[in-house]
Formats: sequence, structure tokens, C-alpha cells
Amino acid sequence: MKTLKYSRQRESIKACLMSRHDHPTADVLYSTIREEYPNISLGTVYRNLNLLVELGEIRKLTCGDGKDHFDADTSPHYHFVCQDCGRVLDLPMEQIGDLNQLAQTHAGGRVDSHAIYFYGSCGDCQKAQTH
Amino acid sequence: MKTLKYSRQRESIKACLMSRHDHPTADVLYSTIREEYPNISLGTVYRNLNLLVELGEIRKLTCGDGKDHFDADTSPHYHFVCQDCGRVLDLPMEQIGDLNQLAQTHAGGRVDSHAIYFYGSCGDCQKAQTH
DNA sequence: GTCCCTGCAAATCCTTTGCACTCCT
DNA sequence: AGGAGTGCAAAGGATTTGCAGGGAC
Repeated sequence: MKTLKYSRQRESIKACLMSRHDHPTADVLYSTIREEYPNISLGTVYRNLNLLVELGEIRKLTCGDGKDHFDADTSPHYHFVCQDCGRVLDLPMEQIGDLNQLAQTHAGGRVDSHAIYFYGSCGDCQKAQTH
Repeated sequence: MKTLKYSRQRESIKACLMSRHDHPTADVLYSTIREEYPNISLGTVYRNLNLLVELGEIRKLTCGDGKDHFDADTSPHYHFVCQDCGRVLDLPMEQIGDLNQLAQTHAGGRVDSHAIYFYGSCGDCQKAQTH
């Protein structure tokens, strides 16, 4: 079991992610944190994000755009990814039991209550297309 | 509107993908096709796969492992991704209407009937963990 | 002092792209 | 002939990693 040591960088990364309600990429967090710690490196941001994921303090999201996104909200919820604008929206559903049941029946395994993704086109992009 | 020209490479890629029931990566297809066309290049495989996706003849899957996966089955179905072994399983569900409704309510948009992903641990990996 | 953590840069992995050449039509 | 498709190799974008120095305990 590895012992953790305090690091202001890690605290800053965590605080930065917790203060936002979107799902930023490592890159975006890096730019933001750079304002407070101009010397922080991208490698450190990645290392700490992955560490925080391992500790279960944040989650890594797979949004299909080739970049990892991160979410400070670890409570059970799903995500909707707009394939047109790239936005990632929270889907706070209560049907977890049902979906788990269904997936379990067919996959014979366990479905994570926070790892279900819906892809589509969000309201704004739908509207834009009709113009 | 672009005119398509026949290419034996493209036919081979399509045939190869259609003959399998898993969801291979470009890399895996490349290796397989190389047995028949030793000179085919990885770039050609990628180009054609993307072309076939645009034509709607196959689908590109986002499985969270950093690689694109491809699926010759374009009928509406969902996918289950095992986070332990990386396997991608089909989930042939009939609840599309319900899930669409739910997602639509919260996202205000349209959810693709074939683009819903469940992440978890498959039956085999669940079993393995208890040993 | 020990060992974790950092910054930096190089390396890695997957995918795309530029270019000259080939092969459909 | 014209232009889409190919092979090759280089470029590109995101993430990881090796290493020497710095900081927590």
C-alpha cells in the first residue's frame, strides 16, 4: 500500500475540477491551473488525475472524442454526449436498477451504476439543424 | 456528391468485418487482411473504414480503450464493454423507446438508437475475481 | 535522510495526411 | 485521360514515462 504525500499541485487540480460542473479534459484543466501555477507541467496534471481516479475521488469519462474527460461528481449518474457539438451532459436517472437488470441479463455481469453513455444530438444542435 | 470507385481492398475490408461477430480494431483487421493482401497499408484500412462509416455500411464504436472498434452490424443495438478484459458484447434490447424518452427528457435532444454503452465487468471476469 | 512528487522532454500509441504512383471507369 | 484509391512514410494529437532535482515527513 502506497503512502500519499501532500502536493499543492494535486490539491489545486482537485479543487479546480470540483469547482466546475462540466467535464473538462486534462488539457483544459492544465490551462486553468497554469494561471495559478505557471510552472506546472501537463505530465503532472495527467499523473494526478489518474491517481485521483484510482483513489475513487474523481471519474474518468469516455466521450468518444479521443480525449479523456474528468468528472468530480462521483455519485451515480449517466452521461449524454452530443456528437455534433461535443458537449457532455449529466443524466441524473433513477432507472439504474432497471438498466442494470437488463444489461446483466444479456451480459451476465455487473454494470457500473455510473458508466452508461448515451450518444446523440442535443437540443441546441437539433434546433440549429432545422435552420 | 463524390463518385465511388471499386477497390478490391475496400471489398476485402468490408468482407472481413462482416465475417466476424466481434468488434475488431483497425489494427486487428489490418493483420487479418494482410494475409490475403500482404501489401495493403494501415492507412488504407483506416481510410476505407472511415469511408464505410460515412456511407453507413458499418459503425464505429467507442469502447474507452483509446482505439476505435468497428461493427458490421448496423441494426439498432447497444453495447456492453467489460472494463476488466476489454471485451465488447452486443446488447440486443427492445427498450429503445424508453431509453430514448428518458434521455430526451433530460438532454432535450435525440439519442441514437444504436449508440448507448454500458460499462462494467462481464460474467467471466466476475467469476474470476471470486477465486 | 528517505522516498514521493515535480518539471521537462522524449517516447509511445493510435490515427490522419501528403505525395507520387496505380488502377478503375 | 481523368480522378479516385493506394502504399509509404511522415506528421499529428493525446497520454505516458524516464530521469534528475525538489519537497514532504
